[in-house]
Amino acid sequence: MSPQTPLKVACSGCNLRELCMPVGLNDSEMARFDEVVSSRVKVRRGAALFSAGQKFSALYAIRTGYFKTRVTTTDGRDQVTGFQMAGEIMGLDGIVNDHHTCDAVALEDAEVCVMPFERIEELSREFGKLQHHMHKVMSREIVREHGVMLLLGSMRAEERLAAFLLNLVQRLHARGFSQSELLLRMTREEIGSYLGLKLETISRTFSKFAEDGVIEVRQRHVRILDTEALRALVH
Amino acid sequence: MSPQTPLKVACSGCNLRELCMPVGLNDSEMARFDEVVSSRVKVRRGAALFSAGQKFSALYAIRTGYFKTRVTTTDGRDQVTGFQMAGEIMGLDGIVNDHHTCDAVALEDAEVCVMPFERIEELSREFGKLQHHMHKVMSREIVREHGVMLLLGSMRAEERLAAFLLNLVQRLHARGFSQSELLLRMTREEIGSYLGLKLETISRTFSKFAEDGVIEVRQRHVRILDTEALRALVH
DNA sequence: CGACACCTTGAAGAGGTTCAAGAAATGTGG
DNA sequence: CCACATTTCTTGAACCTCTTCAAGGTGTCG
Repeated sequence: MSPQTPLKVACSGCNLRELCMPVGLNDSEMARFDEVVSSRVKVRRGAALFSAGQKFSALYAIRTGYFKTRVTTTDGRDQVTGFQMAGEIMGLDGIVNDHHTCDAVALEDAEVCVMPFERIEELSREFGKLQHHMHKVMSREIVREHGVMLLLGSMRAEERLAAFLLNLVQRLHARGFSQSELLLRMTREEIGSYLGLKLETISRTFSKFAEDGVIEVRQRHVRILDTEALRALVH
Repeated sequence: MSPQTPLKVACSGCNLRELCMPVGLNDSEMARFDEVVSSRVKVRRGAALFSAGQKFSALYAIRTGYFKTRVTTTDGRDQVTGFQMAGEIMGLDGIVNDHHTCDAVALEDAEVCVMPFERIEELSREFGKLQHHMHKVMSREIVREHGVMLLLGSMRAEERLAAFLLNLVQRLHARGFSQSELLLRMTREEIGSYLGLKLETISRTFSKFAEDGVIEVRQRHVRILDTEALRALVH
């Protein structure tokens, strides 16, 4: 973690508010929501925003940049549990034992909004919309992980990678980016870890998709040529 | 779902309260906590407490019996996402979209406490300990799923089954049962679905563990002879 | 007691891993 | 700005784990 000049900024003026905040707030509600963010912090590429074992104190909303979260076993094995992008929340793992159980590592220089959890709880007690929003955020994470379990438990390599790509473009599209073009922020190895495959398998599967004319790959630049073919692959 | 005679009972008198409720409540706090449970419902073996697509209205705490939760794809594939036992909470998946996204099926005749979610949210706003408890319950589920992802993403069959058995006995032990003896409530196929393996692999791996003198298996009755060997297998 | 669900075991096969080598990109220091 | 080191990616070949298919056994419940 590389804390920089804390900078107080309002959610109400943030262009990501549709992602972070509940919809349909009026101005006074918006103002109260602003209070949950105490500061912003910059994180350099490769640095950890938080790490397993660290004391939990806050949730983090990504303003810019991308992260991966990963869990690590005592014997050194690790598993990427997710890739997070602008507007997504990190740190929920830390609530239950007051310590984080995973690492959040920036895949590129990033900036996050710090939301002290005590303050979230305080405000949630007065402000039902924030309370329900928090519940939804956590529930969404649980449902997302169900999807990953399904992927890891029952899909084959091609299906996993197709599902992964579709999920990425869908989230990028929701943020105003192209539906067909994407720049991967993570290595083949990181994708492999997330999908329960080896980096060679990721590479080979990319090559196969390219041969089949489903995508175009140049390093980390991927263009989806045939979305329907990818969808068909998933089931 | 097979709703039976709703029966109002107090958490304060429940022998599972250490599992369901925050610890260290005084009597008046306990009394308020009681209010979250509206009724109890019996569920017959094989029946679903709730199913994917159903409107979400409540969380459920298991009083007796065992459940599995599973997600299903459009093309019929399904994945067991967890096995739940007494004192554990189900239904968190439904919060985010107001509809359930998985099924909860009783593995044997069961009884659950119904906790209407609106009431939980209301009481949470007045009662910080309940609020924090709910946050911990959700966070615990997220962390549990991280563990499953690690298992599915990076472990081999023997490691997965060893981890599964250790997790089961550990949870049973916390409920006062033996550390070494357990009665599986689920089929080999269900275990396989949970662990991302086929039922034949589960069967073979059980047989191998038995040959190696690590466990004793007679149908669904499993006795762990060498816990350390199982632990060693996991890493 | 018979039907049905569940479990075990074998043999063959497929999908993904491992090991290895080289190519392409990226970063670093002079 | 170029040479060099490092990281990342690709591809091939052999191997291994788990799956698939198949058959028979065991237990359970009406």
